[in-house]
This record gives sequence, C-alpha cells and structure tokens, in this order.
Amino acid sequence: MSSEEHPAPPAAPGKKARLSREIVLSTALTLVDAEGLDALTMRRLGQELGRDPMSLYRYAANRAALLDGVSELVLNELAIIPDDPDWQSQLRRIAHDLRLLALRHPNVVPLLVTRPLSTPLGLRPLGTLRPLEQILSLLIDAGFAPVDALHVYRAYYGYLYGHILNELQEFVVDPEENEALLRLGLHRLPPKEFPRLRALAPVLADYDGMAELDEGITILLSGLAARLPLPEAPAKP
Amino acid sequence: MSSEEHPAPPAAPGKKARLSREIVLSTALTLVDAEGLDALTMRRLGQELGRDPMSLYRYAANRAALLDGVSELVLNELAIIPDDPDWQSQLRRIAHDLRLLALRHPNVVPLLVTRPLSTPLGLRPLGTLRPLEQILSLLIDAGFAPVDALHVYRAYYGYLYGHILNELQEFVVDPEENEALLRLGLHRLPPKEFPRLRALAPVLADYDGMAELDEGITILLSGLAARLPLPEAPAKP
DNA sequence: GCAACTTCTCTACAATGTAGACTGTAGGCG
DNA sequence: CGCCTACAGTCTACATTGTAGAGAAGTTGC
Repeated sequence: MSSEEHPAPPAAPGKKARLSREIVLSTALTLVDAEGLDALTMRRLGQELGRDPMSLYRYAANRAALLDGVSELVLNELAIIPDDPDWQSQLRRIAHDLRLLALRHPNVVPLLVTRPLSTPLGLRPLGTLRPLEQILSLLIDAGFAPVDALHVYRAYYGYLYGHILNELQEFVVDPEENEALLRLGLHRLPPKEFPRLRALAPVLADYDGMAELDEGITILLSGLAARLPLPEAPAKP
Repeated sequence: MSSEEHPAPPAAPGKKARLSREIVLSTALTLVDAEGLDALTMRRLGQELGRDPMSLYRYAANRAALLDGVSELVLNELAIIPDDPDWQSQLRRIAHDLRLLALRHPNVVPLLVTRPLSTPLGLRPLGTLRPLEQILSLLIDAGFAPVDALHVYRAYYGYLYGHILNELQEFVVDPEENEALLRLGLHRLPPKEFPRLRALAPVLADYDGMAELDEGITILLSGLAARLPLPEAPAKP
C-alpha cells in the first residue's frame, strides 16, 4: 500500500470530493476526540462526511477495522527519529512525546491499550508495530544484544503505558473542575474504609504527571542499564 | 436442563433459587471468562440464569454497571493482607498475585483498565479502590509520608498494569500454539521495515512474564527506596 | 384472606452493524 | 459515438443490542 501519490485535495476537502481512507480515518479521529468512542458509529461518521454510512465499508472492512485505523493514525503522530545517540535520553524523549500524544487524544487511549489484546502481533496494523521496531532498532544500535533490547523495551513500554493509564484515570475531566469533582467524589467514600485515600484528596488534585513519568523512567532506565551488559559508549566516534 | 431444587444459597449456584447480585455477577464473570466480553449481553446472561433478561436490571442499573460489578468481583480476588512487615516484599507479592489474577481472567483485563478511564475516582465501585487504599496504608505503615506513599503507589501500580497489558498482548492465545501463530503472524510483516521484530520471533515466543515482572519490580522498588526519605525499619520491635 | 412489598416477565422500541442488490459515473475499446 | 466493465456510493432490509413501562407472580406481615 504505497498510498502517497495523491496530495490532491489538501486545500479544501469541502463537501463533495471523492472519499479516501485518510479522509475517513481522520474524520473518525476528530469525531472521537470531540465526542468519545461511543459517538463513532457508522451512521454518525457517514453523516459527518455527508455520505451514506455504507460507503464507509469501502475503506474499512468493519467497525473494528475502523477502530484499528484510528489507533494507527494516532500512533503515526509519534515520531521516532534517532537523532540523539544516547539511548536513555532518546527513550525519555519518546516517553514524554507519547504521554503528550495520549493527553491530546485521551479518548483513543482505550483503543491503543485494548485492541492489541485481541489481535495477535503479526496481524496488527503496521503503524502500531512501528514504534516497537524502531525502539528495538534504537537499542540494538546503542549496543544492546537483541534479547536485551527486547527486555529493555518491555520494561520501558510497560511502565510508560501504565503511567499513561494511571494519569488519565486520575484526570477524567479538565483540571479546572478536577479538584472540585475529585473532592466531591471522594466525599462519597466511607471514611472508615478509606481514610488514607480521603486524606490524600488535596495531593491527588495536583498531580504532576510529567514529573512522575520522568522520575519513573529515570529509575527504570538506570536500573536496566546497571543490570545489563552494555558495551559502554557505542562505536560512533 | 434438570431443575434441581437447591435451597442452599452458598454452596451451589443452583437453577431456580432467587437471584442475587452475587449470583448474577459471578455468572457474568464465568461467561466472560469462557467466551469473552462480547458474549456478555443481557439476553445471554438472562438465558444463562434461566431468567428473563429484564430481571437483571434489579441487580445492576444497566450494562455498564454490570461490567463494573464484574471488575469489582475480580479485584476482590486480590487479597492484600499485611502479614509481612517488609513493604518491598509485600508489594512484590501483590504484584505477582495481580499478574496471576489477570492471567486467570484475561478477558476482564480490558475492563479493569478501561472502565476507570470514564469514571471519576470517587464514583468507582468500592472494591476497585480497596487495593489502592490498602497499598497506601501499607506504605504509610512502613514509614512513608502519605505523599511519598502515593508517589510509590503510582510508579508501582503503573508499571504493574503496564506489564500485565504487555504480557497479555503478547500472549493472545494459549502458549501451545502461541509459537506457531506468532511466527505465522510475524511472517506477514514486510522484512524491510521490520527486520528486528522478525529476527526476535523465537525469543518472543518464550516470554517469561513472571521473571520480567519481578525484575522490573525490583528495579523500581529499590530505585524508589533509594530516592525517598524512609525512616529505615519501622518502629516495630 | 387481604394488602403491600419485591421479584420476575412480557411487549415494544429505538439504535446499532452490516448483507445484498441497486444506481450512477468514468474510462477503455470497438 | 455506443457499448461494456469496474468501481464509488446508495437504498432497503434485517438481526441484534440495551432498555423503558406495564403488568404478573410470588412472598411476607397482619
């Protein structure tokens, strides 16, 4: 699928241009971003595009495939360019990028996390696997043995995804009303059973996700580095 | 369908006894375990219980609430008993327990991960929050300041969830056919674009999730311990 | 036996994903 | 130019879903 030839309708995709997979998917994404996953029905998306819902099936085999497409589209926003020779700072940067990506598309995160659970590795959208490949590559280039690279990747990506989920779970709404809502919610918890949680309400409210991610990454990476045989600086004078 | 008359409420989840929330939820759980989340429709669950689908609404306000109930039920299987005074080994044990729990109910994991994303903290099922409270308690008892306890919790639980997701994503099917399927899947990847991943196929096949989890936990916990002011051994002679 | 409940059932409806047949349009070939 | 084929988009139809609302059946206290 070397679909790259037509940069045709960049200016005004207005109303009646021919549909294309990219148009469909990006409209789907903006819909999801704006109104959540449930709003993404075939009918609704069709309406958004001014087309019959059935026309979508030319561009995605079914709803699940459409969701996969959206995940892929989002992950494509993540650029992994090996400009920095230091694998640690490289991974750190990617982590922050992915975090910001998730914050930009919070409604897509369930997809990113959930879809792979029901799709074997080899059958996933390629865009989904590209970060994995690139990070492996990055680590191997940095001097890790392939097996160890996989090792590092798993610990790193595991923590990263976990952190993102955690952070989004505490977020839920925009930070302005966050504190109020949070307190309101916590208020309902039985004090006898949840003293610690309730006491932490004010602290919960100002959660610096970026700082915590950074610290976790630091711990993990240095821990991994200390534990794995890495030929010091790579041969790149 | 023999309509056995079991007046025993606790022993056997009989056939014609009065319904109860526990019966409904546990039947839902076994259904999900056996056939996946999609199989859990109101009609199907009703049929499984020999009751009209509508009767379920006495025990769960709607389908979402039912899913929450199932999450809660699963998380209740996780026992957090502070028998060990060492917080690190405590957390390590819990991590392994949760991992096994997830492997026992893989189809429920999407729920565990996804539902909190759309439910503010205070409105979640209590059973879902109990681990959080108990772990905080455990850490505070071990000498951490509440803020630091939260800190540790986040890094710990983040990594833990991430790892579980990772592991389940690579699993997908039972380990017997895993290797075959995996290779088959990877085979489809364009070699030019995914050389590293394809080369790692054999290694991917024997993934020791338990060992990797343990190592990650070790790194994280010792890193956290080194970084936070902890009054050594707690005052417990 | 009656009355106030709770529990369970029946019927009905709107929304969803999607199959299958159809219409329109664009281009190639005589 | 007229016809044929391929493909983009549409229309109709249907099975399946969650759930509202009214009622039936069963249980309990007097």
